[in-house]
Amino acid sequence: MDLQVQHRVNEMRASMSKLGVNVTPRRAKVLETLASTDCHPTVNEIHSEVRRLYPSTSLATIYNTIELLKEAGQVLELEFSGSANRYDGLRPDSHPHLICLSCRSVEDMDMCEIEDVSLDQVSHASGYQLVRQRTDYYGICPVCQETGDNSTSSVGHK
Amino acid sequence: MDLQVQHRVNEMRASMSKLGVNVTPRRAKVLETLASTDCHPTVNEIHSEVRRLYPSTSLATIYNTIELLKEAGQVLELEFSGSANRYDGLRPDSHPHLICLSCRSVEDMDMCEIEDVSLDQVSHASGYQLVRQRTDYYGICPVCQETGDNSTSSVGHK
DNA sequence: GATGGTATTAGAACGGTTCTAATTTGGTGG
DNA sequence: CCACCAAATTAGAACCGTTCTAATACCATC
Repeated sequence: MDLQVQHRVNEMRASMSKLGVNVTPRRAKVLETLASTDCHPTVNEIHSEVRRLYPSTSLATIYNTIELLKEAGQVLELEFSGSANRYDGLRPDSHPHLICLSCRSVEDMDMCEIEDVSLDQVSHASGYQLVRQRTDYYGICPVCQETGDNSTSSVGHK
Repeated sequence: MDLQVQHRVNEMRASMSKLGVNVTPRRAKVLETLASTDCHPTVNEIHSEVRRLYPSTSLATIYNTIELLKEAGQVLELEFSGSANRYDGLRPDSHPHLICLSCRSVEDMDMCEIEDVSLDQVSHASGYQLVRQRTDYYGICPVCQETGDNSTSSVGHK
């Protein structure tokens, strides 16, 4: 396993242990899967991956593990009403994403030249006690632009 | 009906007519409901409202009308995976929202002192052809702070 | 009054998520 | 080494919002 992945898995393990939950082999495999990709996998994708090692694993175990990870603040949940939620275990903090309306890919948006509005600013201006934010940009990714595959039949999205 | 509401309804009507769909009484009532509130109603809430006037109205009609409004670009759909989607018919353009984790209210965030990152900027920096963005701030609203009702049992949200 | 196209209805189907009850696993004390 | 208990896991049912489908109602036009 890649060193960086290893390191991130250890962070997640530690955080879960601190909560008093023990990290069973199946759960460990969930962590590893999340730490091994920046593709923001769905529960089904994680399930498939875990099944390669433990074929009897049920979906409930994945949901359960993710719930624990959320409680530990170690995974970012990206909810979608029209399709399965996606999970970011590499960067559990709020950060913006780019979403392709054609191929449905979800990518981190890391552009140093773009400064995000800070939670504190908005908290102060609105009176809300804010804990999290979510920003998504919807459009056609460079790959789909090339292939002319901007079949945005559903510009309305979903 | 309030003049502003009337005006907004007329805009929506015009936009639908331009698409070639006719605005039946039930559909008109959906438009009016959307134009009459800034509370971002759910399909069920719109359904209840329309039923007060046309008791036999089915859910499908609401979904159908909203689909047409989306095609006409006259409503903003706020998707939630854990609960029903909400709709903003007053301001169909992308704009940020404040979401209370306690009472689940959804409010427009209009703070002139806060400047949103522009789609063009991000398009240019990312290579995506962007058409829309979504920004939500999650926290506890002022009312729930007062009542101490910050029952964020689900800090993980959902 | 008949015809045809659109609108509408009720309910089935669907898909992702959550719940439930039964079973398995693994560690601890006897 | 075994009995016991708590936690983990499983399979499948239940749930809920949304979408689909087939039948019916409506309405303009002829």
